[in-house]
Order: sequence, then C-alpha cells, then structure tokens
Amino acid sequence: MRSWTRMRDTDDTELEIGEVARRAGLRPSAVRYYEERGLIEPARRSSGGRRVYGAEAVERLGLIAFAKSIGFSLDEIRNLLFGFPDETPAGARWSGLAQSKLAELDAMSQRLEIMRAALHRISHCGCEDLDQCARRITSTAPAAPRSSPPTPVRG
Amino acid sequence: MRSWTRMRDTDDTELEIGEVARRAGLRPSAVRYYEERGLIEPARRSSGGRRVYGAEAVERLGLIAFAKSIGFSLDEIRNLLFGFPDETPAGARWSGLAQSKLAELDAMSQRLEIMRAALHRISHCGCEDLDQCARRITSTAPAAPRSSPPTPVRG
DNA sequence: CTACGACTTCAAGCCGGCTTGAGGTCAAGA
DNA sequence: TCTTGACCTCAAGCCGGCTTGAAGTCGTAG
Repeated sequence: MRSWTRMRDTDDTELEIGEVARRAGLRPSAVRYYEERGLIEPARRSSGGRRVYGAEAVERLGLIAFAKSIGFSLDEIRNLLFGFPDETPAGARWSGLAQSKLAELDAMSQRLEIMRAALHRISHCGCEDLDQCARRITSTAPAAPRSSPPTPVRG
Repeated sequence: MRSWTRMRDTDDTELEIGEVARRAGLRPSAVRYYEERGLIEPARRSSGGRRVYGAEAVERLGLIAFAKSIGFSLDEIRNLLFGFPDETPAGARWSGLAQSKLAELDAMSQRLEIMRAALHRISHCGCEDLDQCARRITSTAPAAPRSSPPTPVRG
C-alpha cells in the first residue's frame, strides 16, 4: 500500500527508481548509470536519501531508450540533450546526428550486402577442404576488404 | 642477409611471426592471440624459441581474417576449423554457420531499415523541444521495439 | 520488534578481440 | 662488440554499457 508519510508533501506522481525504471523499460542500475554519466540530472532525494522522480523522468528515460535503439551512443545522447542552447527545437538537435547516423547505416547496409554475398558463395562452395578454400579466397577479390564486421544484433 | 644457421634444415618459406602477420594483414599480437585461443595450432619454434611458420599459415590466417570479415566470431571460426571430421569438405563446414549468419543478417537489415525510418522521421520532426518529442515517441509505436542497436561499423 | 524488499554507495566484473607494457632474449648488421 | 629491432612471456588495459556484489540504510507490513 502506498505510504502517506512519504507522498504527503508532493503530488501523486512521485516515483522511486524501481518504478521509473520499470516504466521506461530499464533497470534501476541503468538509470543510476545514466545519472552518473550525465544523461539525466541528478534526481532529488527523499528525506531518507532515496532518488525521487516525477513522471517527466519516465519520458526522459524513454527518449534515451529510443535514441539508443536507433543507434546513438550515450555520449551522443548527452550531447543531444545538453549540448544545445535551451530553446533549440528538437528537429535541429536531432538532424546533425541523424545525418551522420544515416551515413553510418548506409555503410553498414553495404557491408551487409557484401557479407551476404560472401556467405552465399561459401555455403555452396565446392572446395575439398578449407585450405583450398583459403587459397581461392585470398587470391580472388576479398569479399569484405578491411573493415571489421558489424557486431551481430544482440537481444 | 638470410641466416644459414637458422634456415638450413628447412626450405625457403620460413617466416617469423611479423612477416606472416603482415602477409595476412594482421598484427603479430593478433596471431599470438589466435594461437592462444586455439584458432591455429601452436607454431613450431626455432632453436631460439621464436615461432616459425610456413606459407600455409598465411593462408590459414587469411581464411580466419576472411571469416571474421563476414561476421564469424573466433569461437565459430575455431569450430569451423577443428569441429568437424578431417575429411569434411569445406562447403559442409561453412553451410550450417552460414545459414544462421544469413538469418542474423536478415534481422540486422530489418533493424537497419527501422532505424533509418526513425532517423528520417526525427530529423525533420516539428517538435518544439525534446520533451514534446519524447511524449510523441513514447506514445506512438516504438521505432525499434526492444532490441539493442547494431554496433556501428568501426574501422 | 522483526523481517523483508527496495533502496543507497562504491568497486569490480563482464563481453569479444585484441593491444599494450614490462622485462627479457635472440639475431644480424656495422 | 655493440646496437638495434624483432621476438618472447605474462599480466593488465581498453572499448561501451551496463550488471553484480558487498555492506549498509530505509520504509512498511505483520
């Protein structure tokens, strides 16, 4: 049951870290980590020292989760949130970063296609053994020249 | 000038780790690491304790580099190389792994498209500020539901 | 009063694939 | 002989994004 004593002097949307994390689809440890890394402002504390959040924190964290899901790093997200004059409209904040991410995505797509082609080739290659395969591979044009593979999707 | 004493009892393709690594497009430390991780058999040693390789090692390492470039992990590569009866033809070794990698690539491609769409949307969103944006994002269908983003291509 | 779960801090661990550093040896040219 | 550079081993560090563990506090229900 909800505590009267703790909720008294504030309004009805006072959340502890567990709840705010749950609503944003995160773990409490992640929320603390984001605070530590400067992605969210330090939460104010209850008299007992616990972090207290309002409903807007859930949105903020949802935004962070969204930005992560489209490929932004935490540094990029912090910059997005705090690296502009306060009045900067959202579109202006997103666009620079979005453009370079789109370019990255294009590069990744290209690599994916190259990898796909290579995988098709090798999966029905007629080589007797891998050494023969190696000789062919290293003599014919390299499937994927000199870049590291995109990390497979985890999760 | 080439040493008599060291090269005497073997033929002309005796390479030290630096050379074999260079030819395979790797660093010596990576070659040592692959040996340690069991991707290549321990090199035989010169009288002075140095690793000595033949030309086939270059091919082997090239094969490893190729396999990495199409998205295989070191564990997968080791399995590819040593996880089958000796006579297993190359195609049979590749195919199982290749099928699952292709499935992974498909999943990644899908995610990339979703990310791309989201990046387009946000880069010309008309929100006044990010909080408004957050409200829209968290209320409308999530662009990329609950999976982590593919790591951007490094290198 | 006690027990329990959710919270607190701080430090350390994990993932993969290496690289780097310290401290020493080997090989070859001048 | 001396110097230089490539090699050796072993341990530790790095990257990002958290998670986990230890040790302790807070808040509430029974």
